Formats: sequence, C-alpha cells, structure tokens
Amino acid sequence: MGRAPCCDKANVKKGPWSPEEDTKLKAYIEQNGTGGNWIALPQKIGLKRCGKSCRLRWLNYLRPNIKHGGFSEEEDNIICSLYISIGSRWSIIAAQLPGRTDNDIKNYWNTRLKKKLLGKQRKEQQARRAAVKQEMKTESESFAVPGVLNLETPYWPELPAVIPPIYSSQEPSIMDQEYIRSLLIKLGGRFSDELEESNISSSKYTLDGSCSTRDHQLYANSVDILSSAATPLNSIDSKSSQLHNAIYNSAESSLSMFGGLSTVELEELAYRTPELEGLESFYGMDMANSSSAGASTTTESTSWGNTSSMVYPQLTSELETCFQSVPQDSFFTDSMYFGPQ
DNA sequence: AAGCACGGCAACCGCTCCCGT
DNA sequence: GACGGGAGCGGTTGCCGTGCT
Repeated sequence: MGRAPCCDKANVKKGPWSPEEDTKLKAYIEQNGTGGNWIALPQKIGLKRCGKSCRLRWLNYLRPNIKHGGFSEEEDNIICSLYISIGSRWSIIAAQLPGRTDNDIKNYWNTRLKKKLLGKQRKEQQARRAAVKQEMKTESESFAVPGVLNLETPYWPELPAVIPPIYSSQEPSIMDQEYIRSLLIKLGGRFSDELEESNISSSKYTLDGSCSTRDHQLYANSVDILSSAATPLNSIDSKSSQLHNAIYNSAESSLSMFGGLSTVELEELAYRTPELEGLESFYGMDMANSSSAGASTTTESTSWGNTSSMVYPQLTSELETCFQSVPQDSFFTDSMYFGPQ
C-alpha cells in the first residue's frame, strides 16, 4: 500500500514561481514563521502550491542572506574537500558555507567542480600515459615480451591493504581530525569528557542525547570508525583487523563517490591510481606525493593522515556493521594514530 | 537569421528519517 | 513496539539562456 500524497496533486501548481507567489510566501513567513507545518502553510496563505514546494522555495531562494553564484576559490576547496570526505551530503556541506544552499552547491558541483576535477585528471592521465608509453617503448627495444602488457587496455589498480589518505599532515586541511571535531561540535555533537578522562582515546567522542539528526550520529560513527581505521597495522589486534578488512572490501564501492559520472568518465577513473590523482590541484603537490608514499606498503601506514578522507556513506554503513560486532573499546587505545604526525 | 547543442539552474520526485500518537 | 504523517535530503528532470554552426 503506497502512502497518501502530501497534497492534492491535481489542484497544485507546478513550475516556476511568480513574483506574486514569492511575495505572498515571503511576507507570511517573515511575519508568522513557518508554524512548523509546511503542508498546511500554502492553504493558510492561499497559494496553490505543495507544502514541500513552498519549503524549497523559501530555503533556496526567499530566505534572507542567500548568496547565488560567484563561488570563491576557498568555497571550491571546501566543497571539494568535504565531498571527497563525506560524499554528496549537500546539506552538511552547505552548513559550512554561510548563505549557500544545498541545492546551489549540488548544482555547482554537478555543473562546474566535477568537470574541473575531471579535466585536471584527464590532462595528467594523458601526460602519464605518454610517459609510460615512451618508457615501455624504450624498454621493449632492448627486452620485448609480447602480450605482457597492453597499454590500450584499462586496468584496475591493485588495491592496497588499506586505503591511503589523500591529505598530508604537513598543512592544515579542512578534514583534519580537529576540523571534523569542531564541525561536529558546531553541528550539535559533544566530545565526551569522561572518555577523555578515562584515557580511552583522545579523539573518541560521543554525541549528547539531545542530538537527534541522523547525520550527527552518522558522523559520530564515521569519525570514530575511520579514526580507528588509521591505526597502524602493527598495533592493532585481530578484532580490529575486521575493520581493515571492511575497508578493503569496500574500497571498490567507495569509488561510487564519483557516482553520476558517465561510462567514459568511469573508465578514466579505472586508470587512476588509488591516491586520487588530480587532487593535488586542490591540496597541493606535496599532499599528493605524500599519499603516494603512504600507499607503497602497509607497514608504512603509520605516516598516514586521516583516512576519513576516503569515506563514503556506503563504506560507513559497512563499517558500522563491522563496528557493531566488535567491542568499541578495542578500537580506542593509546597506540592509535589520530591526525597529524 | 535560424536551428541546434549544450550548460546552468530552479523545481520536482521519491525516498528515508524522525517524532508524535 | 507499530504506525502514520511531516520534514528533510539527494537525485533527477525540464526549462531557459547562450554560444556555435
């Protein structure tokens, strides 16, 4: 049985809003507020609109202090950083950019930033392929083994034992542990003093009971879990290794953070090495280089930055499942690595 | 000048989550 | 605990403006 529609579709106007409708809605909300009931609002003010449509119009257009267009370089960086870290959680990203709406950011990402990112990757990929081809040509002249490597065939790079970070600890990043921490606090989370006092982990936090949104809880979980995932392999016990397995098994699905890309774009991604080439354009060459180094062996993982930079909600949910099966305290030991070196 | 293709953006749709009963 | 309704979110669609042929 399907659920009842939120409004009478037949008697509801769709499409662009007229200035009169805007004026009515704006005047009413400024005077009376939304009343906590968007569904009833259009009837109160005599608008033939769906309540959801009114809400959207208000939030994305009529609300005071809304900025449209003209995204700055800094805003670009924030959007990219957060997207790479948390995926398409536009409302969360928008919360970090005053005056910006989730819809605006979503549109901006889809129309500009995604292409900007891919364009850079494309250029670098071509340069790399040319270099590799040249190298192979040189080598084949002295030692030719037919059929060993076909440069025309895309390959999926072998996944590392654990996922490398894309951030360097050398300069502050929006996704530094401290940043996430402050972000969560700002969003309503609270770091647990008791846990800090009990020396379980300096980075372990909980959200207080009044925090009710799913995102707060999700980030509470994901930061916990992924902070744990940054633990050096040589310092974790067998239970914790389940977590690393979960990360490994989810690495492929984490590529879905590029969901919405065309087949061609995905094919290009297939050529990419795990360190997310091209991102140096946002984070600087040093960061990209350091992540490559981190990917070289698992035992070198102690130098990694923040693994949460590779998170995607799908991954998070799988990690949560894993997390539930393991006593939490086992993840929060003094030997853990959290954040900058 | 007309037709076409493409990009940007506002708005809609459908789903999930939260909360009250 | 189950259920239903509303809010919020992310993905998608479709219109409109602009640039190219």
